[in-house]
Amino acid sequence: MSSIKDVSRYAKVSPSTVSRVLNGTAPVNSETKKRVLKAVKKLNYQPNAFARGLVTNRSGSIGVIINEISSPFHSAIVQGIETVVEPTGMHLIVSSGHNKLQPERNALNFIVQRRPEALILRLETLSDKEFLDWLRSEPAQTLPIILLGRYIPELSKSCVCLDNELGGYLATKHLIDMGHKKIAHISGPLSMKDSCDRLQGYRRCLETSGLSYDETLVIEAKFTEESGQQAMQRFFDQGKDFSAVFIANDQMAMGALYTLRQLNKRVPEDISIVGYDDLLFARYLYPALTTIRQPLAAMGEAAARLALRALEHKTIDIKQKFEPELIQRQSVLRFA
Amino acid sequence: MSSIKDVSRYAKVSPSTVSRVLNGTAPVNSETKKRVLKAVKKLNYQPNAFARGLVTNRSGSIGVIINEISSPFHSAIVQGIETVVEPTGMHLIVSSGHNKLQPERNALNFIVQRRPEALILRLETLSDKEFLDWLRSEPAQTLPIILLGRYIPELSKSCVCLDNELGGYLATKHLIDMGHKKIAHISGPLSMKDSCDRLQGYRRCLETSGLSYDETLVIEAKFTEESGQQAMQRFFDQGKDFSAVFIANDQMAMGALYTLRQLNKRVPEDISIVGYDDLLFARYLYPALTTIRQPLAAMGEAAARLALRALEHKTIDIKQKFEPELIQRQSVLRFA
DNA sequence: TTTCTTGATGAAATCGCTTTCATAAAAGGT
DNA sequence: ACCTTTTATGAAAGCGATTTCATCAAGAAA
Repeated sequence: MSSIKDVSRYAKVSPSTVSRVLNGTAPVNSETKKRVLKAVKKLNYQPNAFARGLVTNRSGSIGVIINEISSPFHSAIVQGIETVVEPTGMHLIVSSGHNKLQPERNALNFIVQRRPEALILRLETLSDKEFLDWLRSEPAQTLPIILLGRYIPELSKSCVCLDNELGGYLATKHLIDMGHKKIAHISGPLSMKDSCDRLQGYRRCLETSGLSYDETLVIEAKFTEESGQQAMQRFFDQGKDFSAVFIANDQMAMGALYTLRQLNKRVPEDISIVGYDDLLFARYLYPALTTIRQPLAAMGEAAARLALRALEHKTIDIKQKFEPELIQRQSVLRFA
Repeated sequence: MSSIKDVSRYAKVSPSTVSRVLNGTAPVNSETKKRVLKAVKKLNYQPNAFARGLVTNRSGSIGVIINEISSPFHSAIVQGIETVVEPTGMHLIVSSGHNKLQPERNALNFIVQRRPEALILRLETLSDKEFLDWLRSEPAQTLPIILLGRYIPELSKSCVCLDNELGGYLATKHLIDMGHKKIAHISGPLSMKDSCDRLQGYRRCLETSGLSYDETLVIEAKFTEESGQQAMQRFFDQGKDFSAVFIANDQMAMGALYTLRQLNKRVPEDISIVGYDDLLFARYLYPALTTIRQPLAAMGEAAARLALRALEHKTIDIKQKFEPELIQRQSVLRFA
């Protein structure tokens, strides 16, 4: 693969001049410039980003850590990030944490070695303490770091998040307002903060509404379609009695809907359902899913803007706190 | 951020020794080794991937170009690629072509500058000719390149694809076998080869079955949920008469299902539907979508394996031709 | 004792760029 | 005509790693 030296030889100039032409960092005689450009085209020269990054100390990349690119939840976030980062000519280097501690640590080291200019992290398993320790260490000190979906007081200026406890509360409140008294819950993995918060919101709402919290009406699942399917099945296997379920994400809700159909339970006539996230498919399900909306793309955009802002040392005000919002569709019916 | 020099100073050895410890490329006295490792930990040293890549000429990355990470179709592919690449310690650098010519070209240059060790490309808009020209030029000559979803005879050894014409045929055949005579089609953008092939398969099936091809029963849409919604609406606005529709991807089928529900048309009693792709959500729709399955993750895996194989100059035989398969669910009914 | 391995280490070159510094020619000012 | 800018360019240093080559001590072989 040709280097700047090849180009300079071909154009009969020095490498410095080639660099100047390509970067426009200094005036170059227009004849010379033409020769250089011709050589570049002729040799199909593509500058080596490594060499350039090494000397300029700018990698042109932003590191992103999420659990799994392939989940609709995370790809919505990444898409938001991408829409603001791409126009700047920078690129994303995304690594998957797989919701496991060691992979998450690895992803972090891995990304740091690529010398991103900023970091957008959606950490699930790393504890606040370990993360703060890491923050105090060398690499993190100089790097703008944005936290997605986690709030750490020490970093309040760089957290983008949404009140999941409130979201859980709103979901449950809606069901109670619609007359439901026996409300089950399918939660995500309780190792994840989001799950706990939503469960907590559910619980608080029950209790402040004078309904008792019944832990046998709560099943911990895994945020996947299949686990939602199984959880719902389990409720019926156990002969539980309930008229509504708050399900901690739309993917599980989709699975649960499927099980209910198998079981010949009508939604919302027999069972009302509220999901969480408002992923794209939610409105297309049957019945269209009533859910708590998280503006994932917007949150991704906010995180990216925050990161870019930090790079430019500017201080534009960017929304960091997002509110969960109830989206009413067809999966909830007033309980008679 | 600390460099190998800082570590070497701290451990009172030369940079060479630090490098040797970290890479295990030469025997190092165990006392010395301990000192170095302590320094590494103390300084939180992370080697600069740029510098390393520059000298070793190995970037540890594989370039991927797809249209849009956030689409469930593409993220299924990426996920397949990731599952085989990640365990090797390499990483993906994915860039979006956005299904537009210039962005696709840019993505290509952009990625080449990052010096990936192999390329996995799902090109939509770049013509065969332009692509082959590019292949003949410098950067491509030395780089293993895998083509996903496109077959170019000159590159037959590195194409992973699926016969979309056959897929279109199978979908239509199923509807005809079920007694349907008036079969509409919602296609993807006809600028995309996949769309053309599926349309072509649809057409061939009609004609070989003694049904005439009626172009007013074909609407070109955009492979998005919303465009599927609109296309279906248009059929009814135009008062078209048909008992079944073959829809060129599941996302549009999902949109179309929605429109049909709005219109109080029952699926499959009034209208039968066959989709394409068999994305995860297809089985969860109501009615569960009969569709043509593309094993996207497996194709991604195959592409990745092919790329890695090329890197190691090994010759394991890897499946490159995938077959479309009809998955029967609930969205098709025998036409009385 | 002398020579030959072997093991452990450091010095220095190198990868492909950018950037500073130096220099020479051309242009401008008096 | 002389000095000062300005413009255009090249030489060389340096980014942070790896790797080759050289060195040196210590133990083995003769």
